[in-house]
Order: sequence, then structure tokens, then C-alpha cells
Amino acid sequence: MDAFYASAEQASKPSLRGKAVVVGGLGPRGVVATASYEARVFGVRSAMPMAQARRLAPNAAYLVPRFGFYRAISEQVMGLLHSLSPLVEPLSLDEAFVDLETEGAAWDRASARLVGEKLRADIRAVTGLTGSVGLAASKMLAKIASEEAKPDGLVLIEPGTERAMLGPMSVRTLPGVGPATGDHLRRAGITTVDDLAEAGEDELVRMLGKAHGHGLYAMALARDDRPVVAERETKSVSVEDTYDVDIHDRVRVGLEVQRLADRCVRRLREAGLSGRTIVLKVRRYDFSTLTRSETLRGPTDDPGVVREAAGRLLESVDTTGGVRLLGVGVSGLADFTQEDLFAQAAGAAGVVGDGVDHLVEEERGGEGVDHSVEEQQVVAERRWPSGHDVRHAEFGHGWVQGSGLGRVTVRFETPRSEPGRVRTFRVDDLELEPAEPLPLVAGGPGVSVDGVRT
DNA sequence: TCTGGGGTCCTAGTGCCC
DNA sequence: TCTGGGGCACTAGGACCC
Repeated sequence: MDAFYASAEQASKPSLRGKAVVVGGLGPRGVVATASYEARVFGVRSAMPMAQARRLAPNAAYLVPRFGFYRAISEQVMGLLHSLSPLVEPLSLDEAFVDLETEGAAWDRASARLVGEKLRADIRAVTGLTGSVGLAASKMLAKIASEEAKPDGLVLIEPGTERAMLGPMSVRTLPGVGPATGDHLRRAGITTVDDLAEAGEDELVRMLGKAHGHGLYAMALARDDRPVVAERETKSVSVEDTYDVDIHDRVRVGLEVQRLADRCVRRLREAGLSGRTIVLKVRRYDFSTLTRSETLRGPTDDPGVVREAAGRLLESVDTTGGVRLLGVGVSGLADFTQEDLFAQAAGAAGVVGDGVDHLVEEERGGEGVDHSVEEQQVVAERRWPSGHDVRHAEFGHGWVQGSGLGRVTVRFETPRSEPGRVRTFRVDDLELEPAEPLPLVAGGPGVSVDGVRT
């Protein structure tokens, strides 16, 4: 999908079509998740700090991501892919490999092109969004082709032309070559795929290690026989939070770790999993990152056990100077099998989602009645996040354009209306309430944040 | 400029067992 | 009995991807 989150927001909000839209974290330490093509003109890119994006494109619309909404659209698209072949390997919400050969969906260049064009038309009809298709003989080449095809295109790499096409490209084009490997190679005078092939396998293994060296050399020769894998098992589950301001108070750090442990267990249970290895992640004030892990005798999904382990791990970490991020994860996963799980949950000192959350909230908000202007703004943004849908008793469906200082500004429009008007309300206006996103396509399936089609 | 969140995979060191 | 080495599990960190 092309600039997926931003395109979904533009489809949902007529007044943003053709405008610069940036989706990402809006806090002081937020980064850009996706920028619309209009925003990219100003130099805004994924993973860029939000503050920098705002300097580059001060007039863009800045929205927080709505993953439930994107997930629902993603499920529609994945459904279309599954109608082509049972072998669909999702890479993320907006990208997947499809093996068109196994079940005979395509057998040559012409049939593959037809399938690809029909898929693009179907995606457009079902979701109202554009997607790009890369067709090639391997996953690596299909991925490169789809990048070349963006936005809203289709690229087929003709068999036999792969090496000639790849040769002059930057090493950074190859999947798995990021900033660090790119720099490493550049220092050795290797900048293109041709340079990689000339360097030879032994040299690449010496420079980058066995797995990476062999893999890169094969890719440089356009060799990639990795199959499309339909079912991938989850290997770990984790949650993490970056704090707007570094936390110095050791007690508060401990409370946050417990809160994260609870959230992690909740996710683990939702997935029907348990795990043996508990991982604590700490990013300190200077951005250095530490992980500490502990492997238990058997898998658990008991919040008390995970909390305790995370707490023990925290004891071995020096947090003086402050921490900007904390995370808790569980790996070494097993299918959940313990029969007495629910008994354990009921008997645990604090059931998941209970107790600790409230404690932390009180710590934050219980310091008196004089809330600063910034605090009021934070509270308003929490209740009315930018970009989220709302419904007003009198004015109908709209979305939050911004909030703060006790006010929330709403633009009243729907995916199929003309660009709408803006009105401002008090944040505690009883006629205003959060709403589900509306379907993007007339007559198409509706979309709710739970991913249920309506 | 100042760096999110949720993942995967790889490497290297260490300790233990056979 | 001592030593070496392979294999494995565990731990920590780093790179990468979307």
C-alpha cells in the first residue's frame, strides 16, 4: 500500500486530500510513522523526529495513528490476496508476499501482469486506496520491484534481466542493508550491487559475518530461493514506552516496569501464549540501551510472575541520570497449555489490568487541583486525539482537528462528503462523543476499530 | 535533528555437559 | 585423571524492517 497510514487518513477525511499529512507520535519525542506524498515534497520522511517534520512542513496536518482502523483495511486487502493464492506472507499491515505459481494463479509474464493489475483495481474498489505491485521470480526482487512501482504502479522484472538491473543500484536497495551495513561497505569502497558481487563471497563474510555475508553475496547475484511462508509463529511479545520527560525517580521507574509487565501479559494472553524468558529493556538519558533477561523453569502468563521477574531484572540496572524508555517483553513462547491458568489469575496479587494502572495514574494526577496549561492540553489530547472520529448530537460525524486549553476543534465531514466546516467545543461538551471510523467506500464493508466488518 | 513501537535475526561470550 | 572440543542453552547487544 502506498503511504498507507497517511492515505487511509486522506481517504477518511476529504479536507486532507491533496494536502501534506503526517502520521506519528505527537509528543515531544514522537517520530513520523508515515508521511503523505505531498508531505514528502517538503523532505518529511518516515522515522524522522516529529519536531524536525514540523519545521519542514509547518502547515501539514499532524495526526496520531489509528491502528485499529488501518488493521481493518489491511484485513480487507489480505482477503483479496488470499483469493489469489493460499501462500500469502504478510510482512506488516500494508505489505505481503504472494506466491502466484503454486496454485496456478499465474504461469507466465502476461498472466502475472493481468493478476497484478486486477489486484490493484480490486484494492482500489474495496478500500478506496492505491496499492503497488512488484512481480518477479523471488521475494527479494518482488520487493525491489514494488518499491520501484510506488506510488500506484506495477513493475515486472523480466526473467534474465535481474543482474543487469540490480548491478548499478545502491547496496542500500537490498533488503537487510541499513545505515550501519551501508556505512561499513562504503568505507570498503563498496557502494553498488556490482561492487558487492566483485568483492566476492569470502570478503563479504570476513566483513559482515557468516550469515549476512553469504546472504548479501547471493542477493548481489540475484539469487534468492526463500519460499513464501504463509504461517509464521510469533517469537516474542513486548511493550515499551518512551516518556516525554526522563524519569529519575527510582520508585516511579519500578512502578512503570510493573505497569508494562501487566500490559505485556495482557497481550500475551490475548494471543493465547505463555513464555519462559522475561526481558527488561532500559534506554537511558543518553540513548544507550540495555537489556536484561531471565529464563524461568517453565512458560508463564502469570502477571505476578512476570512483574516479579521484571522487578528483579531492574535491580541490576543503574538508572541514575534518568531513563527515557522502559520496555518489558516475553520470548521463548509456548502455546498456552496450563489448565489452571484462570485459577492463577484470580489468585494473583493483582489481576492483569488492575491495581497498578490506577496507582500510577494517581501518582501522576494527584498533585493538587492547579493543573498547568500544559497539563490541561495533555488531558485534552488524551481524550480527543488528533485525527480520531467523533460524533456530535447536532452536527453529526467529524474528526478531531486539534485540542488544548479546554477546547477541542472538530471538522465535520465523512469519507464521502465534501470537505466540511470546523467548529470548536469545550472538551467536556456532553453532546460530543468518540465515534467509530466510517466505511471509505460506498456500499463497501464498514470498518470498525475492532476490525469487525459491519 | 535528536531519534517510536513492535517485531525478527544474527553474533559473540560464557558456562555446562558429555 | 586430566584435557580438549563439540554442542547446547542462556545472555547481551546490534542491525534491520515497517
